[in-house]
Amino acid sequence: MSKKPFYITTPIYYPSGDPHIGHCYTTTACDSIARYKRMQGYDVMFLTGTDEHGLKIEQKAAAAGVTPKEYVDGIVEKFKALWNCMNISYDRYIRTTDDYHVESVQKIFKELYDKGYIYKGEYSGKYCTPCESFWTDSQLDENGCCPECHRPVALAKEEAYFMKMSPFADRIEKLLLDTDYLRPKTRAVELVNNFIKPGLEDLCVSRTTFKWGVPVSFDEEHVVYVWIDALSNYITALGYLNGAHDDFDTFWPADVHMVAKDIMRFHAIIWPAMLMALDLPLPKHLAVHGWITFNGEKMSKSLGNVIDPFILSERYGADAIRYHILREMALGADSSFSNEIMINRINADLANGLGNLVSRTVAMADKYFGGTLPIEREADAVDDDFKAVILGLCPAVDGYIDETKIKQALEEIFKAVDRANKYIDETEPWKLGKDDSKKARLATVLYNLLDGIRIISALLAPFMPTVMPKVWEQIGASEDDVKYENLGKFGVLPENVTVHKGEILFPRIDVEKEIAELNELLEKSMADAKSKLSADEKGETAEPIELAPEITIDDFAKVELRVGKVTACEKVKKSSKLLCLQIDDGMGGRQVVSGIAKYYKPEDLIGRKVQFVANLKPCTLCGTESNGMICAADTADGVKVIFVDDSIPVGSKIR
RNA sequence: CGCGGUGUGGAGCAGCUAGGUAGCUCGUCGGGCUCAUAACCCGAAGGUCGUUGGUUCAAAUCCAGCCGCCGCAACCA
Repeated sequence: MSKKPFYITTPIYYPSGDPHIGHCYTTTACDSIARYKRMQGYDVMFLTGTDEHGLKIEQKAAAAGVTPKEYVDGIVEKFKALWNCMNISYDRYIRTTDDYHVESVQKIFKELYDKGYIYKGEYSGKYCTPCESFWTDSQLDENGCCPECHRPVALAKEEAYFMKMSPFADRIEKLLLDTDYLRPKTRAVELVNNFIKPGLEDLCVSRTTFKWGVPVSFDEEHVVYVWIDALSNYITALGYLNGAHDDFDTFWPADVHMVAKDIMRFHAIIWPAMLMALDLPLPKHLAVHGWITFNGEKMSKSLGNVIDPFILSERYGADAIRYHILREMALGADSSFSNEIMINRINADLANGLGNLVSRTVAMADKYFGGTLPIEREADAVDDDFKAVILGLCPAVDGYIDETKIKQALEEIFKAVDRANKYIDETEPWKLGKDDSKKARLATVLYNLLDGIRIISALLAPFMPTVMPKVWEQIGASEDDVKYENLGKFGVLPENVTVHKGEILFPRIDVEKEIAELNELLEKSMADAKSKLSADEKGETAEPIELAPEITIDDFAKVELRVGKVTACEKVKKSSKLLCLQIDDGMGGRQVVSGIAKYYKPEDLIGRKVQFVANLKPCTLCGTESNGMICAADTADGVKVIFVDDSIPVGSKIR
């Protein structure tokens, strides 16, 4: 009988910078599930990789003075080193620059075109000329300028290919609402309300503004834009429309795609639409998790460098880091990575709980029996409950893993660890050890503990693959003893099992001392990051600032700037960024809307004089009419309104 | 009136779908034990379950309103 297949994927990460602890999150979870499924006897394919195309990579490479490929090659090595360090057992690593992937993507694009799902159209949007890139409104910075260079953008059009989305809207809605594709399902309604109900917009799937990507085979001016290139990695890696692999029929559809919440939308809507267009089966589950927060703050690049996973695993071991991440992570919710939480968790669960349990059990077997248990037994009623808890473990964990509930699985296992520690107190083996007539009872107690540890540690091995084999060594378990088929039964260890006292599995960490040291490291790398950043900034400011095209005095005269006084101001309802100002302009007053709610409270502005553009075409924002525009400056600290000296009368013209 | 989530002892959470003594982990305090990594076991203190009102014999749980926080969408003249 051939093994059942199981296919699990991480997203392919974008190598525009070094990997950080955030990347470990998804990958470690997938690794644990992959290992668990392998243990259960599945034929597992665990895929990870990198999404290496796009404008940003092109620019980063140019800035570093290397080719895009050279640039990503370097970072991919770091990703692989991290996975090595975290003991990640991926079966395949896909790079979107791999030849076979490029080949497949071109074929997929062509197929969708031939089927009529892709058509040529025109893309219009805000375009930044120096950066040669389009930005969506939401990508623009707080001043409506280019998020990269902060220069103004202009409305522009370019030829582009689009993919029709509307034919799939109904099926996607059903997929999200009526199946358990999306986990957790709480976000399904949000997706449907925000994107599907208002009507799915066609998707722009090609670009002509950059070159670093997969060329459209039948139109070399165009490069395949992210969606079809990146998302299709899940099938090209199996050999879909290419000859590099031959696993598509075995492993597709995927059992689990695991992603962080920021890319949920693409995997919940665009990816299913692509598969529907290709007439392929849909993946079974999309598991969405939250972000790692650090001391309460959202993960960011600079913070990511602070919690360098290489340093952490060096200090505490990869397994401890894996455990902390997995134990804190709940589907859909953010999880905290403060040093204190992590150290306390390692101490409480791993050092005091599991580590100490193994240590005391093995030490007693050693002390009372010289390491090898005698075969005489004497059971007692108190054993039954302990055994029942241990025997219930495997089915419970199986269930949680099938639901991608890793946190709950670990909680369940550690309940058993607690139960085992309590069992020691109930049976008081140290007293039995002093009474020669109780040797059989003592051996029974220790055997039960060792066999319980056997099951616990075997179930933990997928999550902590480095340390658990050391446990097996200590409790005298053979490879066969910890096989999956032996985890549902008690009494598998040999009756005369021999233990081997070994090193401490998880050393207890001195919290205060450790946090002090970590903070020191943190400050140091913060300082490094800062000096690096300011060096970058210096480099940038050394470049001449590119000015807008020259204009004449007549051009300037077209803009009528005047002084006004803010008489009233309130937040625009339905908007987080807009303030609505009433301005005394000396001409009867006017209403102006301004996107400065983030930086000013209404009372900061009332009574103050500002300059405004008086002859700007009126428009309506979030349902509120705006007649003009307040002048403000962009600074590193955000937007600063240009206030006017109070002695200047209202209505004065500025030139 | 854009959509959704959330508010439970000091901290982090479960319980809410199918109302009926409010639970878990960490922390605090007291006790026990000594095999063990100053670990383990037991016990205690500590909660108007955001707020107001409603349904009910009975509401953390159902309904309505309000307040706070978070996310998504929209918006940035």
